Amino acid sequence: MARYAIATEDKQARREAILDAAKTLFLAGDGTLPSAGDIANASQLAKGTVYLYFRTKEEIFSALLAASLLDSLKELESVLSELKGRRADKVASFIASFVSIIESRPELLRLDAISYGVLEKNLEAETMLEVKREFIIALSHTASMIEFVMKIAAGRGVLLLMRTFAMTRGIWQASQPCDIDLLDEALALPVLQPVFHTELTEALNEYWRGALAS
Amino acid sequence: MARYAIATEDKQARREAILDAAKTLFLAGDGTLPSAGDIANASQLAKGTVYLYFRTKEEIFSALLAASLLDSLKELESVLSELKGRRADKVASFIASFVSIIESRPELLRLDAISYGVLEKNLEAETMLEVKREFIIALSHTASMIEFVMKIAAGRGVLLLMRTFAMTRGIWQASQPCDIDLLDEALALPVLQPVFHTELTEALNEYWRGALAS
Amino acid sequence: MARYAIATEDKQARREAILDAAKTLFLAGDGTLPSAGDIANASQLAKGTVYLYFRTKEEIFSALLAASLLDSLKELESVLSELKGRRADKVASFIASFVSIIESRPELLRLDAISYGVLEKNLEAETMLEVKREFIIALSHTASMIEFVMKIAAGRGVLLLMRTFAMTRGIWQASQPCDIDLLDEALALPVLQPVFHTELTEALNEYWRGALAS
Amino acid sequence: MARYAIATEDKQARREAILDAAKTLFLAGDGTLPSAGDIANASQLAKGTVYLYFRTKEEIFSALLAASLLDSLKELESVLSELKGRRADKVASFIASFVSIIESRPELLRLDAISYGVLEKNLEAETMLEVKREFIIALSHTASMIEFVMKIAAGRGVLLLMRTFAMTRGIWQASQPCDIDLLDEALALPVLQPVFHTELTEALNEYWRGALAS
DNA sequence: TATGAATGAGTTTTCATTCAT
DNA sequence: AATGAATGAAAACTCATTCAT
Repeated sequence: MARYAIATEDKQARREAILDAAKTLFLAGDGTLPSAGDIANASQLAKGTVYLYFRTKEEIFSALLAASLLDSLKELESVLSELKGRRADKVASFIASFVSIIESRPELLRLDAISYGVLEKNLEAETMLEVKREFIIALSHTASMIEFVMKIAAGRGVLLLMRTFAMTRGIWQASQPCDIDLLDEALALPVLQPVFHTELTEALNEYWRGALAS
Repeated sequence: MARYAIATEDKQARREAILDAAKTLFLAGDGTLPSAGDIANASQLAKGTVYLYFRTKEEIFSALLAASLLDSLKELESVLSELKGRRADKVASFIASFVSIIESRPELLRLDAISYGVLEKNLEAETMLEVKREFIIALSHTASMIEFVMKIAAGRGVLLLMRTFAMTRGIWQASQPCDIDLLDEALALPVLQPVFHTELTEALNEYWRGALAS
Repeated sequence: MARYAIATEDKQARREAILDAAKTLFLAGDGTLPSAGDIANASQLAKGTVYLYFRTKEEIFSALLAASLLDSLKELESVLSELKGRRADKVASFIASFVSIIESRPELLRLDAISYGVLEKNLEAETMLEVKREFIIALSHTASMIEFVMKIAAGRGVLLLMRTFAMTRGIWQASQPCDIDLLDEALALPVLQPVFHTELTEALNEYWRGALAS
Repeated sequence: MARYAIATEDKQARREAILDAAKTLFLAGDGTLPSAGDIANASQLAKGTVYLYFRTKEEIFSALLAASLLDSLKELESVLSELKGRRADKVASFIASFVSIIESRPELLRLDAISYGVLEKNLEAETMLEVKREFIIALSHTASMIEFVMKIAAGRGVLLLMRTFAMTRGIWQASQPCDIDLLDEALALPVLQPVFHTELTEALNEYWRGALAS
């Protein structure tokens, strides 16, 4: 890694190395963004080098979040393209896959949860815009597929998808365990510490049922 | 306000003064918790005095969040007790009121959005537990009313309420405008910067319709 | 303790209570002076009350140190008055008693060790002088007894006593264990972590032998 | 000094600069450790830079103390190697030199006096151990020379040296003038404010005479 | 390009002491 | 005399970012 990265592909590889290190560190950590120094160490690069590839620390994680989001959408599309059967079955299938996809990317919701208030600060306006733009395009594309596959009116797909993400975000935050296990009997109500997988699946099924009811 | 807060009521008043200052500062700010020093200044108190009433800065905002939440629930109950007509009407009415209540407390969702990752750290375990416990009790109470008023099976109320909050959280975050107004035509798609009020109302209606469909 | 102390003896008792609390706290602690608040709590008094009896926190510990010192001297005199036999025996006996006396007052050397650099600051000039004056008088008295009992030239007693204290101070500090027990084989040399009692006894015996050699 | 200290020697120089500044400030001060900010200013460096060279403020002074101590021992050895004549003369000479050496390093005893209670706290266990280990080795070496030069039984040298230091420490503390010059006639007794040089010389002579008396 | 040395702003909390009651 | 509410100074250390090499 200490050699000069001159070819475009080498540069790309170095970027990836930084992103990987950042992701690993973030997931291993306590929800706080790891320090730039730690990321540099973990990437086997000098601190200054990191700043050759990203303008700010937040940009790293913003990129990570964007990548996760786009990957999820891509995977979702691949799922969508395989759906068969009646609409109700497709929807159930879709939701099940959606939940799996989300769960297979733990960094996604953890980053999303702090994106307001942490990531959004210290982020160049341009960068954020760029990310949003990319996301919109990808989202629209997936939404179109949903409309097509589920036979939904044009324009509804994007709403359904956004609200699906919204519910996901909200339920994820509610599912986070306290650091402490002093949960006494009152807290034993599983309601307040729901199991993410189950809870999200149910909630999304309810939501889609309502959204598709004419 | 008495120069020296000796009577219990004076102490309470001073506590409120701090909370008020904190809320004002937070709402005026950029989503970051205002510094303890600023809160002290705004409350016309010395820095040390603030720490006589709250053990840490986070405790202040935790208290603020809890109060907002509990007040919302109380207001919600008052709404519930007035609902008349067929269930569908009651639901629509309830949702409309819910959205209004939420919007009338701007600090609620802003604090909630950073509660994971900022408030939860630096908060005594006990304090957090106490807050959660109170919240659970209040939530259960409101949930019971919902079950009663909407004629919903026992145990479903709390789920509906939790998911309602989840959707709210998620949509709020999606509705936050970027700091910048560089929104170009691509972002003009209102989808990604939805108007909170409208978007939430629709989403909740869809959700409740699905949830109540047998 | 909450009642008013009007009689002089009551005041004295309250003073003692504070001193006791301070001593207990100091000995239980980590070598730092306990906070004024803790002392007040431990004495069952309000913080303000403590300051009715002592002008500064340091004054409390200064008084404690002075009392310990004076008591030690008094006890030493009582030992001196009992000494019998040849001078060499008297000296050995005296040293043995001295070491015991010192060891029976753990606060003495602990306070003495921080007296330079902690106690001396934040102490009214007058107070410090007063303490020193008292100490000089007591020391001179004891020194006279030493001269008389040991048949030492006038004026030598005070020097011997001062140097005895000096050696004691120095050896005590050398005998303090590190907080850590990571002492590896190199540190196993007991020389550097001598056992206070033994080491002091030996050192003082050597010193006195030399001092008394004509 | 190079703007950027990249060469090892430049780094060493910067370290020295910090130590020098710290020493100067400490000696000019009131016995308290100067603040990290002040040290940085005096070294013409930024606060953060100081922390690139030392992990904590205490580490700076610990290094200073260690250096002083080791230098003293080295100088002492050089003195020892020159001693000539009968043992009694060697001892007297040695003591005289010892006192001079100690006096030529005013920071040594001042730091030593606060080492218990200030330096020992806030100091990494490892660091402290390392310092102690180095000191032990140097001390043992000097002790061997003493044994050789003075023809003392093996193992006695280290004891004599330790006790010499102990006496030095103790007498130094007793020799410290009050901040105030309100010394009235009672305190005029030079006993309690002895002149360090004279007092230490006498005391050490007495001690060594006793220690070497068979 | 890569490095890593240098920078310095930024903030919570403690606690001795005072003084209104 | 007693209380305890109020004060506000004081300081170590981190870490994102820059820039000399």
